Amino acid sequence: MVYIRNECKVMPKSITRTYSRYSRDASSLLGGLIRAARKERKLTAQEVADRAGISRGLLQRIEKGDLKCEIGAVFEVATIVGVKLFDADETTLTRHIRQTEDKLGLLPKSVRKKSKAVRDEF
Amino acid sequence: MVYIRNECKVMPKSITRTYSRYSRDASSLLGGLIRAARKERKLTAQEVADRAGISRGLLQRIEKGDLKCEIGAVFEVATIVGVKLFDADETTLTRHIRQTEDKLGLLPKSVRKKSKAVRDEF
DNA sequence: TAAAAATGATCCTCATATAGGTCATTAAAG
DNA sequence: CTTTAATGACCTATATGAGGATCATTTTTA
Repeated sequence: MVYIRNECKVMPKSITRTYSRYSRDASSLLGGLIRAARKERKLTAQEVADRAGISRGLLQRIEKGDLKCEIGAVFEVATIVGVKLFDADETTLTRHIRQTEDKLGLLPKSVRKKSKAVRDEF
Repeated sequence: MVYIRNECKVMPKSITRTYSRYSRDASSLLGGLIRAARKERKLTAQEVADRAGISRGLLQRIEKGDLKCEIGAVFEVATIVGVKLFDADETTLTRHIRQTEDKLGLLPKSVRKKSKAVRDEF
């Protein structure tokens, strides 16, 4: 990369990322789920946003399925409105995990078992 | 960092976001799943990163469950290595959707339909 | 109905996540 | 073993996501 002085310094590259259909559908689906759950519980966008520690604008984007949101924010919101991706009692994704876990036997320790070590921060 | 020049006007606020245990576990779990799937398919980190159009560094963070990654990147990677969150044939999350959908009747059109729900308990 | 609240959309600024590089360490070939 | 590839960890510059206005609609409720 060259950076001449004078002469147009930085032509913005504008990295336009592309997403697969699958990702777009998944995100759109999740957003819809969240929105539906929020409505069901009669929570205003502002309320949820506050509780999640995010702005109302971001919540809007999340509910719209915008793929450019940090996953942490999405997970937080999902949790707050009650949309569970993983669940203690074998819901949704957890099933997938069991399968893969048994098959490969390598999962991040942070979610491995529970056994000793209370480790209940938070 | 010092910020001289008259009382420094813009002391960076450094918004440190906090995440619930649930979100952290979910993310860590998903990351582990992705990593396991990648290994299983014998794909190098660089390969997957290239295919997803992201950097190797970002892939590392994703596999580590870093909550500050855009959800689009995570979904792309998940798709590439074969970890399906939602699936055409009623897997995982889709079940949740059916339930909520029937109950509320408001879902994004892009994912609506698919004929009658099979709902065959995975 | 009128008033108040919630929402959707847009703009601007700042904080920061990402790309891309380096380097040390580990694993895989040869 | 030696060589090569893959990984993990770190750093910096910059492209961009997020916060925080504002305003027009739409929805609620009084």
